[in-house]
This record gives sequence, structure tokens and C-alpha cells, in this order.
Amino acid sequence: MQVKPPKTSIRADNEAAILAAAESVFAEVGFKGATTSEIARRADVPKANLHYYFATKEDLYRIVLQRVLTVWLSAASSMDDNEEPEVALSRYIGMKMDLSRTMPLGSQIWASEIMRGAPMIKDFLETTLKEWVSDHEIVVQRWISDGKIYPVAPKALFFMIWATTQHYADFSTQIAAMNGGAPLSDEEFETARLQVIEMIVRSVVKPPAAPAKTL
Amino acid sequence: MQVKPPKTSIRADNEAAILAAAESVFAEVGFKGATTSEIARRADVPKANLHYYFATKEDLYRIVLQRVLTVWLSAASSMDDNEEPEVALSRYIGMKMDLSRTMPLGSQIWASEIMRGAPMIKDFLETTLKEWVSDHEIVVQRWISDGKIYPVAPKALFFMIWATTQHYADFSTQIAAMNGGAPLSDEEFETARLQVIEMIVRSVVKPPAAPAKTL
DNA sequence: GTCTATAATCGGATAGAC
DNA sequence: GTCTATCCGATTATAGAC
Repeated sequence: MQVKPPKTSIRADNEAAILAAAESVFAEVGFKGATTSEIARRADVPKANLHYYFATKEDLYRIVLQRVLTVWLSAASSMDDNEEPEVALSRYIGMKMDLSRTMPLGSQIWASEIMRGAPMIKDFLETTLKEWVSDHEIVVQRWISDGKIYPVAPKALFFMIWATTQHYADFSTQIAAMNGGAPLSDEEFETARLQVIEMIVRSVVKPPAAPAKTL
Repeated sequence: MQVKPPKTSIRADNEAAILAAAESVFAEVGFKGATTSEIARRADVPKANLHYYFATKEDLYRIVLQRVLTVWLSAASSMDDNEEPEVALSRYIGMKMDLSRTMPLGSQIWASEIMRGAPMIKDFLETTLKEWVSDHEIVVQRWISDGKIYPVAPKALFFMIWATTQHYADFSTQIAAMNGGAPLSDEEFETARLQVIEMIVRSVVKPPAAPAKTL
């Protein structure tokens, strides 16, 4: 008994092409704006054929969304609470910037889903995401108590991190327009990545106490 | 000869209702996802009737978009280059936070438009917005030369400001979920507003030189 | 298992009634 | 000037062919 039967090459290829096409269409125009015809066109499969592999547009969307949530979770776990705030924050922010670079479509789909009221991930937001926030608020509070960072509202910090890092994915069109019309090169992105880390870290982490000049 | 003939009350009321409904629908599902039927439904006018007041869906969208751009410009001009960086930045960030609070739909429509590749505001981005950025990069560079702020890439700073402030509009659903399911109250928002200003200012503005303990 | 012809519905827009 | 019946193309989905 084979739990995971090997898919035919045709099926595997078609499903992969459809999922990739779906990701790009959903990222551009959201769930409501997407049409199965456009997805099929980009996947280069006959329009009606798509429904053989994925019964409904909603099924397709759910699968694409699920992958986004999975990726989010992997990044979320990269924030190591046992490190010093500067290290933990730098790693997490850097990881989120990497995600915006390598998987911008996922970020855009997330944004679209939130803007329409998050009908399909409401539960994820209220459970998994909420718990991550609650858990890490405690960490930030401890950093504050230990005098390592300024007294800030933890949520405001998380929102700033999410907003700024995801901006490089969600608003890449606007960023390109500010960059003379071309998307950021690898070098330009790396500079931005370091800048974002540096600014956000400085926004909360106290500088090391300056050694008294005399004593 | 009357340049601006007074609109009948019926026309004025219907147009206003349709525009308000259009704004909310476009904010939720973007241009592509919006349907004239849904807009008409929310405006409480017969579906096909909408087309009497606004010829096409695109016309309606352009008008709504235009208002968003106008508001953006008014906020943009609130950054006074002659002030000290802390004052200028605080005012601009505060103004952007106010906009996110009072006109969240406009922010969401902007985000949607950017995510689909900005077909209708490409020109605005490449001219007006690009010029604002170029002009203000010079200001930030001067602040750096004057030793008032840390050496940061000006664009990275602008993006952080836009991203963080607009996050409170674009991701209000997610923020509400983190807030126990309820949107931020006026008090909670005011706290967030102050936190955002404080963090972003600290991310770039150098603290006043500490007076030497002894000398 | 894979794919296509076609049904059923919804969408944007208009011609013409009031 | 205001509004409605209606057209036509687009869209989702399926029944059934290969």
C-alpha cells in the first residue's frame, strides 16, 4: 500500500505549472479578481482543463495560501528568544527581508487576503499568529525589564518589522519606480536589507552604556 | 452662464453614495475584483443605474484613485524641510498615521493598485512621487552632513515611514485580530501613533550629544 | 487518467422607457 | 434628467468524450 502514489509526470507538471500561475495571478489581483482562465493561460494549459486538477478556484487559492502560512511560520521561528535583542532582532528582520526578496508573491497574497477582511485565514490570525505575538511580547517585555531596549509597545515593534520588511515585496512596483524604473539589483537589495536591520535595531535597542570618560 | 451648475439633490446624493460604496469595494477587492453590482448594492441604487452616473467601472475607479493621490500630496507637503529632523519627521509620520486612521480605504486602494503593477498611477509614481523622493533625499543628506542624523539611505527611511504608517490602514484586520478581535480604540491608536513616531525618530536621529561628565 | 465541448451564471454596459 | 429591461461577453464549473 503506497501512501503517496507517484504522480504521473503529466499531472505533476500540470499541477506545478497551475500552482505557480495561480500564485502570480492571486498576488496581482487577489482572490476575487483572479480568473481561472487567466491562471490557465499563464500555466499554458487549456482553460477548462484546470478544473480537472483543482476542482474550484477556492481550492486552488487555499492551497496557495497554505504555502504562504507555512513559510511565515518558518520565518517566525527564526526569532531566537535566548539571544541578545540585537542579535535576535537582526536575524528575524534579515530573514523577513530574505523572504520578501525570494517569495514576494506570497507576501502580496497575504496582504490581499488581509485587506479583504481575511475570510480564509481569520482562524490562523486569531490562533497561531496571536499566540506568536503573545509569546514574543513577553520576550520584549523581558528585554525592557533588563534595560536592554527602550520601553516600547511590543506590538508596535512587531508591526514595524512586518510592515517594513514586507513593503519590499508588496510595493516592489513603487520601489522600482523610485529606483529609475528597474527592480532593485541584488546589491541594492542587500544594502536595503542592512539599512532596514540597522534602523529597526536602533529604534529599540539601547546603545551600550558609554564608559564614563573619567572616574 | 453658470460654470458649475448646481446638481440636483438626487444626483448629488446618488453620486456621493456610489463613490463611497466604490471606495469601500475597491479597497477590499481591488479594481479587478470589484463588481459594479456590488458597488450599486452598497450604494443602494439599482445595479444598472450606476452606469448612468458613471459610464464605466474604470471611470469610477479613476475618480476614487484621484482623490487618494490628492490626499497623499497634501500629507507629503507636511514635511517641513526647514525644521530640525526630529520635528519634521515627527510631524510627517504623525500626519501619515492620522491619514491611516481617518482614510484607511484610500491607503488600501493605493496598495491594491501598486500590487497589480500600478497600471493607472505609473505616471504619478514616476513623476510626482519620484520628484518628492528626490527632493527630500537632499534634505536627509543635509541632515546627515550636518551630523544631525545617522548616515542612512534616505529611501530606506522613506519606505520605513510609508510602510509602518500605512500598515495601520492596510492591515487593520490583522491588527484587530492581535487586539482581541476589536479595532484599535482611539486611545490605543493614539498610543500606537506615538510609539511609531518615537521609534522611527530614534532609528535615525542622533541623540543630543551628552554633556561631558567632567572637563 | 486526461482533456474538451458546453451548460449555467454573472458581469459590464446600453438602448430606450418614464 | 432619471431609471429599468435587456443584451452580450466573460466566468466558473461540469458532463462526458477520448
